[in-house]
Amino acid sequence: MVHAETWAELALERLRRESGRSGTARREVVELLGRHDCCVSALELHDALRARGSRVGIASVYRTLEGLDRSGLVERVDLGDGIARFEPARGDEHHHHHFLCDDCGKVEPFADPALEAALERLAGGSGFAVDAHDVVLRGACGDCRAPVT
Amino acid sequence: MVHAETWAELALERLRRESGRSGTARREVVELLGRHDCCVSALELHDALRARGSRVGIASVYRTLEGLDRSGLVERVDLGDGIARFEPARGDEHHHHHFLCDDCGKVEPFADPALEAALERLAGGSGFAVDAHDVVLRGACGDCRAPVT
DNA sequence: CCAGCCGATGAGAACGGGTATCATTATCGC
DNA sequence: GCGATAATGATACCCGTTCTCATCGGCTGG
Repeated sequence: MVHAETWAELALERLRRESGRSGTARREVVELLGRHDCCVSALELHDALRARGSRVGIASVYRTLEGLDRSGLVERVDLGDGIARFEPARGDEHHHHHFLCDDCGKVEPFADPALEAALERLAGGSGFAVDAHDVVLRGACGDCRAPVT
Repeated sequence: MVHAETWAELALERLRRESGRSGTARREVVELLGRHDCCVSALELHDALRARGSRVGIASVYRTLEGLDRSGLVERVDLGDGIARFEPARGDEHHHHHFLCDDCGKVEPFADPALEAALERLAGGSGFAVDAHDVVLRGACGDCRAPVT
């Protein structure tokens, strides 16, 4: 990239270009989300912002996330618990999937070239135009699998 | 298997053993679900049963599905649209994942040994005790990818 | 076969994440 | 600054799922 811009700066500029306006809520949400590597829920973002004194409404959080999603700036992650999570889309080199601990709810990212290759081949050989894929592994994490002595 | 029992018969017997009772609603739900190869939602099951004159309540549908899930008799499938779907767990030879068309909502099952192998290896090499995995491919199906001339 | 116990059931209320509405606020071009 | 208009925040609403509770009905001891 020519400019050493952060994801947050890129995202804000992109959103701004689409409507011609900017706003405080949007900026706060994007900047906070930009500090995350892995998925966060809308409520977590909202709570964190309110906790630091922001007055953003939950609606603005969702609106911002929707806009980012429309522009492909975030990945929408569904871990199967009915809560939508989001993470900055930083490109292939950061592409990853998630492990979810059924016991403590911990989320752990992982990446695997062989898995991606298999998915790639699958997408190519199918009759579909695949443009996204989700993989979620579920089980017990290191802490939770330990014998409860 | 020694007895040529259907999945529905096995499931009903298992549920019965756990509580010592049986009931009409449960039987209707299990028998209908047993006729499906791929995922169905609770509402779809409920609607189908009511349409044929059954008086089952939606709560019984959910209760039955929860019991089946606890016993590992169904797979819970999450396609990311906020609706929980279920399909009979018939063992490894029927194991599959899903393609979801973003346009028309069509769901298509698929199976791929290489994908399973990659997931298997991943699960083994991680610090987690993985006991389930979900894979969802999203995009446009054959019908929807056609050029809109 | 009958009575009674207790799990199963169904109706509807409650819950919760996500969306829609709307009056107000704040940004941008002038 | 001024006006047009997008952005914002509070809140009502939607809908899938869960909870509650009075009732029903299958099972067991007699």
